[in-house]
Amino acid sequence: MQENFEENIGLLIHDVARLLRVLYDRQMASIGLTRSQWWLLTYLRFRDGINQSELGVLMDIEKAPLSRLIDRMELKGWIVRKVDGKDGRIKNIYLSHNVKPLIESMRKKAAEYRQESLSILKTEDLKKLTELLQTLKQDLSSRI
Amino acid sequence: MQENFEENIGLLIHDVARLLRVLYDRQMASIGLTRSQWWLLTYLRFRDGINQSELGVLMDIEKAPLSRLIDRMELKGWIVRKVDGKDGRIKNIYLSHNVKPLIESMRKKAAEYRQESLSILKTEDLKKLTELLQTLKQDLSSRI
DNA sequence: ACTAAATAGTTTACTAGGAAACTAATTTGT
DNA sequence: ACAAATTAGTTTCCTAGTAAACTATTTAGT
Repeated sequence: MQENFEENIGLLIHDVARLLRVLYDRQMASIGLTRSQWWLLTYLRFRDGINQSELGVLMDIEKAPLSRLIDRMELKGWIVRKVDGKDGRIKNIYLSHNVKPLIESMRKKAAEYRQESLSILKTEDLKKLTELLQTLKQDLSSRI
Repeated sequence: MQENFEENIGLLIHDVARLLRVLYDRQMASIGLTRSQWWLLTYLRFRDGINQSELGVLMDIEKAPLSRLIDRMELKGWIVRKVDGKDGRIKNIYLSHNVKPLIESMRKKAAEYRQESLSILKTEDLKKLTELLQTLKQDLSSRI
């Protein structure tokens, strides 16, 4: 397993991302949410009434899976689609009032998650890591 | 979008991992492979004849999706399942001889990918990043 | 004003991951 | 030796991501 396996940073990032994701999923599962659901609710909390296209850009997922995600969440009664008054093609997405308590427990869980997942790193290391990842992200974004 | 959005390292890692993945997928797609296929072939290159359970641990995926991945790759004639001589429950996975040229182009593409994706970081930064991620990975692994 | 092009969203087909129920083979305990 | 427990792999059901074809609506060009 020489050559790339241990030192390849792509694999390493992939692994760390996966581990963080698993911890994350576990927190969210404890309040009955999947990651995508959590993710969408988090955005809606800041951008209630956003339309699907904009949401897709923000969440960086294609309109197809987003449409299905919204289907499922609308079925659960957490959000509603409303056709835009001005442009009949556009559907705006709103939080239902009954989802508010869920969002509160979600915020608490997210805080727990951050605490749990990153406690090993010293503040300065965390800062450095953030810095390096931001550099990498910017460069990669420009290539995509 | 305050609070977590810009500075949350979990999201940042998630983003970087995604961007690397997209670049990666693009390289692999150019020779007709998906990421999982590439991934599995890479492991088989080092561990020809490994059984499915061990492969699942190595690749860190569940046996169910692995079983289906192997189905698809067996259909393409790239790999073969052979029931173990000693234990009839076990199936060992072997590379087919006709997949060898594919593996060669795969290696070339992987090298291109590493070059392309990480060129922005200085050697010392790359080293530091690797170090930090390894720390994080170890700690996270112990919690999972 | 009316046709053509663009846009928003949905549906479908494919790859893929996780969980649980299942089958077949092997080990363990008595 | 034989029933019970364990293990390896498969199948099925769900969530989810990408790509492409499709519908409905709006905008742009003439």
